[in-house]
Parts: sequence; C-alpha cells; structure tokens
Amino acid sequence: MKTVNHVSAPRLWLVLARAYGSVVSYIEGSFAAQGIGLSDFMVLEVLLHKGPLTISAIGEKVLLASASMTSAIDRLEKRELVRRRSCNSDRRIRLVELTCEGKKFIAEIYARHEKDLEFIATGLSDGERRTLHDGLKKLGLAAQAAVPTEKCPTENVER
Amino acid sequence: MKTVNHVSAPRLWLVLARAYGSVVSYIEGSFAAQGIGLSDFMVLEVLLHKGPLTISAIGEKVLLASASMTSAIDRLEKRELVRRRSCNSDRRIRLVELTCEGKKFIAEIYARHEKDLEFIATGLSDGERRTLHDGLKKLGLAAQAAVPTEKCPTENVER
DNA sequence: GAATCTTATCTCGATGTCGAGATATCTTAT
DNA sequence: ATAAGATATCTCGACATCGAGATAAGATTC
Repeated sequence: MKTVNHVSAPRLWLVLARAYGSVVSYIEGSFAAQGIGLSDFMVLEVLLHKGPLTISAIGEKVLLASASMTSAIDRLEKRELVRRRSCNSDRRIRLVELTCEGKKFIAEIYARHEKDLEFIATGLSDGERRTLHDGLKKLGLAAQAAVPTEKCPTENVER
Repeated sequence: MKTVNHVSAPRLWLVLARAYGSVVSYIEGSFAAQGIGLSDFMVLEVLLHKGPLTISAIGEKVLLASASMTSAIDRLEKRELVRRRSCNSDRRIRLVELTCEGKKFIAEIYARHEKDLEFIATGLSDGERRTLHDGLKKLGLAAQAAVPTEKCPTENVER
C-alpha cells in the first residue's frame, strides 16, 4: 500500500470525529440495556470515583450546562441512583451522592465499560497508545486554547 | 518529563473525548456567527464537495438519521441555501443541491474552516499527524467492528 | 398484472441539551 | 448593618436529534 506522507488537518479531523463517533456508539450500546445514556453514565462514574460532589462540580467534569445538570440529576434521583443532600455550611449547595443501589449499579456497569474499552484497544501497542494519547492531548489543548469562550485557569485533575 | 509506559484504555478514551469536544467547540465557534451548527455545516460541506446527493446519501456521510435529515434539509431550504429537486427516473428520490447563494455561503465558511483546522494542527509534525491518523483509524475501526447493530455484544447478561 | 418486498422520504411524539432569566444564599465593600 | 455583587441551583421555552410508523414508489416474484 502506498503511504501518504502528509495528513491534512481536515482529514485528521474527519478521522478523529469518526473514531469518536464509533467509540461512543460502541460504549453506549454497552449500557443501553440498562436504560442509561452516556451523560448519565458519566455523572454516575464521576460520583463513583470522586465521591459526593455539588451539581456544578459534576457539570464541570462531564461538560454539561447547569440546566442539563438539573434534569440529569432529576432523572437519576427519580431512579433512586443518586440523592441530593443539603449542606449546612452553604445552603445554596446540593451535594449529590450515590445511593447504595446507585453505587452497585454504576460499579457493575463501569467494570464492564472498562473491559469494553480495553477490548477495542487491544490492537494498539503500548507505543501506539502513547503516541495517540500525546497527539490527542496536544491537539485538544491547541483547540481549547484557541476557543475564546473557554475558561482559562483551573486545571481539573482526573484519576 | 516522566513517561508512563502504559496508557490505559479508559484514559485514552478520556483524552479522545476531551480532544473531540475541544475541537468541536472550536470549529463551532468559527461559524456560530453565521447562525449555523455543525450538522448543517457538514451537510453543506458534503454537497459542496460531492455535488447533488439524495437525502439518505447525505445522511450516511454526516451520520444523521433520516428524521434528522428531513429537518436539516428543511432548515437549509428555508434559508435558501439548498433546494430539493425531484428526479424523473426515480420519483421516491429528492436530489438536494446547493443554491448559488448556498454555494457561496459554504465555500466561504469552508475556506475559513480549513484554515482553522490547520491552525490548531500546526503544532503537529507530519509524523505525528500520521501516527495520530493511523491510531485513530485503528481504534475507530475496532469500535465500529465491535458495535452490535443488533443486540448486546460482549456481555453475559445478568440483572 | 397482482402481490409482495424493498427503498426513500416524511410525520409524529419523546428525549436530552442549552441559553436566558428567576430565586435563594453567601461574600464583600461601604 | 446594609447594599451590591457573586455563586448555586432551578424553571422555562426553544431546538436538534432520534425511533417508530406512515406513505409513496420502484423492484421482484409468481
């Protein structure tokens, strides 16, 4: 096969968008049976790994607007997977925490999710993962820096 | 700089999702002033580069369901950027084509779009673009192959 | 030629997301 | 202490997207 020695930015973007879409379809398929979408999954996941958080803190992690967060937490609370808890020191805040069932629910789904991700990444060597990771990070940061309406200072650490 | 020699699949996915989101925000910001969203942009773009197409053909390119395509073409037709044309040889089909204004409109936006993409990719060498491209393609294909399209894929269902 | 299958598009109702604005609460400056 | 500003959440209305089903037309089979 011939090797093209220059990948145009539009082509790179196309491949990125396609890859993202395919992975989303794949992982959504994995927990569609549980009647949960990607956003709700991410909300539960961040609660599982970080413990109770305020609604806006969750929103920052999963990149949802405040209005979306309200309805997301409503959905999850209705299913009794999470619970809103009021805070004495600051009564504006509602701390959101997993219920016992919620914890069991997301822990189970997340375990499968992790396996699913490893499954599609098995074809990638350590080196390939590394370069993919670094390249994506570089591209993402460049894009983020170029977005005018993005908040600048605070870096959120994960894991 | 410390090098981690193994990138977990969840971490890779996280970086992929973040990069995708950042690039989407970036490019959407670029034509938000024209009152157009990413999907409509993609529809116009495929028409610009491939010429008149049926609604379903466009939907396959831009990954929108048929119901979404109908309303997308409605939107664009209302703005007189595209036009539905009936076909004599197959009267089920509506061929969609750019109007003159539509062509001018998308050509202009696309030119800027291309520059925008090149701008955020300037930090990537040819080699980096190549490995990114290949890695993403590999990952995307693996995910696509693993998508069930029918029923639960890799799971032994319980509860 | 009629019955049946397939394809292309559209309609309808439901859902998730968002921006703008409202409300309650905390913080800061006066 | 009060006023002004900032912050956290919620409500409301708008919109894009989707699945399921309807409709119309072409293709196939008998």
